[in-house]
Amino acid sequence: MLSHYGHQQSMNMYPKNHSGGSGLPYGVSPSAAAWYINYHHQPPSGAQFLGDPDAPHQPVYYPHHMFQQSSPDWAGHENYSAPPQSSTPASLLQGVQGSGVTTGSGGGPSGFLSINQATQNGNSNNNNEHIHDGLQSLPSPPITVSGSDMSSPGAPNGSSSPHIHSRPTPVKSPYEWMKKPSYQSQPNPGKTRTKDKYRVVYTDHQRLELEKEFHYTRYITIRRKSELAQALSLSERQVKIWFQNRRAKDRKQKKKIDNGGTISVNGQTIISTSQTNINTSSVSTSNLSSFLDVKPKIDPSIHLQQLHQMSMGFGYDKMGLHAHHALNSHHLAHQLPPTSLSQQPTSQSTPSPAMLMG
DNA sequence: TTGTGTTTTACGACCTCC
DNA sequence: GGAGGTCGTAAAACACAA
Repeated sequence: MLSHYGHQQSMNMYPKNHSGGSGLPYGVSPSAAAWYINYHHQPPSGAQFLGDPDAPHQPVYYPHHMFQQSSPDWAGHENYSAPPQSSTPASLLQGVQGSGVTTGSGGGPSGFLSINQATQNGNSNNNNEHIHDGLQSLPSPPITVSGSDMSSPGAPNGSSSPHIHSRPTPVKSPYEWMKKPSYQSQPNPGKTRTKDKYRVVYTDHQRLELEKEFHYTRYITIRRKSELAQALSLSERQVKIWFQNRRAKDRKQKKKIDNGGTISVNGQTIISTSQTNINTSSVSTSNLSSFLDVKPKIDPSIHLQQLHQMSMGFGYDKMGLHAHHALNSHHLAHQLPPTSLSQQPTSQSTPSPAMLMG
């Protein structure tokens, strides 16, 4: 049987009702833009709005490069002692905090490294050492599923050094999920739907990067999918399905909100359908759900800037996850007037082929 | 510790589009 | 026909109250 995993995607895409006159390119996350403005108090410069050269009609907003560096206060809980060699964010970020890491090798696009570069350079930087922990042990070969005809490359496998980790001391923190050792660090990760393991649990790093990508755009381009898949050692299919599931989650949460649910942050109700000033139909649930999860894995108060810092904690953005966009992108500041920020794509919108062309 | 509810991967069915 | 879309669902992983 044909394995879905890892096979090349065709460039054949189809349009549906994409952003439809919102004025805001679909690929542009309004929330990201809004947060950007919150942080920078001015419209984004062209350098921060990057389009995909192969998708001229789908400017893509890539905020990964737009964040300022600051010391992440979410990292390194005192009560958490990550095991050595752990690839958990906390441990990574402890290193980051300690070393006062700076934005990727100089900050600009030139600072981006390809994965190969990043892994081959043997950079003594703490972060890169962590990168090696997380990524150099892969890509794992497709895992043939016993009793099934499917296979999956799965996530980075930890087979080279099975991490036996002690659970961190429970600390009530919105970032708990970032600190928990993931399944990936367990002896036998990477299998899907086997008798042994039904599914894998993505590493914190993988989830973080996927989440970040999702906050750029709910619909990933083919190219970005490929890049992400490679960078995260997932199959393109896994990335695709992750996005599908993520959108489903989004819709589900939007439904919740529309049904009169409320979203609270730090005990304060910030979104409620009873509030007339919140138009849930215009609030992209992608903006809300990821950061305002009912049961957030990422603290709702976290902004993209902090997400970025997290990833910097992983030393990941240095590795060229978004280098392509940094190097080959259009400026789209002119396409994103500040006034358009209030205009949101509908959560049901689906991308046009041009949008998804990678 | 255990029971229960929720979240996360992953899939199949079915759809539209090219 | 093959791509990715949604929708519904299975089951593992996880969270948490009792």
